[in-house]
Amino acid sequence: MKKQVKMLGALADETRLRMYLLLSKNELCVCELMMILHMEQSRISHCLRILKEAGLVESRREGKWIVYFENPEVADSSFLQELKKETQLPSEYTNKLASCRTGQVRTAGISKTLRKAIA
Amino acid sequence: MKKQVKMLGALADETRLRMYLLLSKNELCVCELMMILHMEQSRISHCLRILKEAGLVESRREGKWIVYFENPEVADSSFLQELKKETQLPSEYTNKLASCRTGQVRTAGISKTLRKAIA
DNA sequence: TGAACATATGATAATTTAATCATATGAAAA
DNA sequence: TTTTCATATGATTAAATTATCATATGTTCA
Repeated sequence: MKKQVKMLGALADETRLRMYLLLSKNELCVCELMMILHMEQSRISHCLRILKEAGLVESRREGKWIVYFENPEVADSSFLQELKKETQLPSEYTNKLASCRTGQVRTAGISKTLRKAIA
Repeated sequence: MKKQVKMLGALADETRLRMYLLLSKNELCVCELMMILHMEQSRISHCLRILKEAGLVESRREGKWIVYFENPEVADSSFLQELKKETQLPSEYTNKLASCRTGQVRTAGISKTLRKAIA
C-alpha cells in the first residue's frame, strides 16, 4: 500500500498531474515543461523529483538537457492507464505540447528571453 | 482535472485509502471503522469527511449509527476499480472486516470498554 | 578556459494538512 | 426526560508540503 499512497500523493497536485499526463504522451526536458506549464525552473524540478521518487517518471541526460519520460515499468499499470483515460488535460497544454514535439523549444533553448517571459 | 486531484488527494493517505478499500467491500459505521482501524472516533470522522467531500463515499443514518458506503456513482469508475484491484488491503484489516459483516460490533456498541481499548 | 546554458538542490518562508482535544447534536434506552 | 451512545465538528497545535530564492553542478560553445 505504501507505494500506491506515494503514487497517489505525487499525482494529487494539479501541476504534477499535468506533468505526468504530458510526459506519458511525450518525453520532455525541463525547459519544455517550463514553456508548456509556464512555471519557473526550480518549481518544475522539485515537482519532477516527487514524480520520480514515486516511480512515475524517469530521466536521462541528453546533451545539456535532461529528458524526462514516463517510467515504462508503470506505464502499463491498468490503474494509471485508466486514470489517463479519465483525466482530460486542458487543450491549452496539449497545444503547447504539439510545438515541443517538433523540437522547437529545446533547439532554441530557453535563454534570457524565455526565462523572462515565464517570470 | 480538479475533481480527479481531489480524489487522488483523498486517497493519498494510508488511513483513508484503507477506509475507502474497506468501504468498497462492505458498508460500515464509524464505530466499526474504529474497531477495524484501531483509531479514535474524531480522527475517523474527519477522514470520512474528506473521502465524502471527494465524492468517494456516502452515508446514511441507521438508528443511532451512521453508515458509510462507497458512492455508487464512482464505484464503476474504471480507474478506481483498477486501483482497488492493484491495492492489497493488509489481511489484518480484512480479517476484522469479516467479523463486522456478521454485525457483531455494531450490535454490541463500542461503549466505554471498546473506547478505552482503542485509546 | 571561461561565459552562457540547463538543471538540481539546500534553505527558508508560506501554506496546507493532519491529529488531538473539547464540545455539540441527535437518537435510543432506561 | 435524563442518561448513554454514536457521531460531527470547531479550535488548537503539530507536522508535512509547497513555493521561492540563492546557489551549486555539469554541459556546451566561443
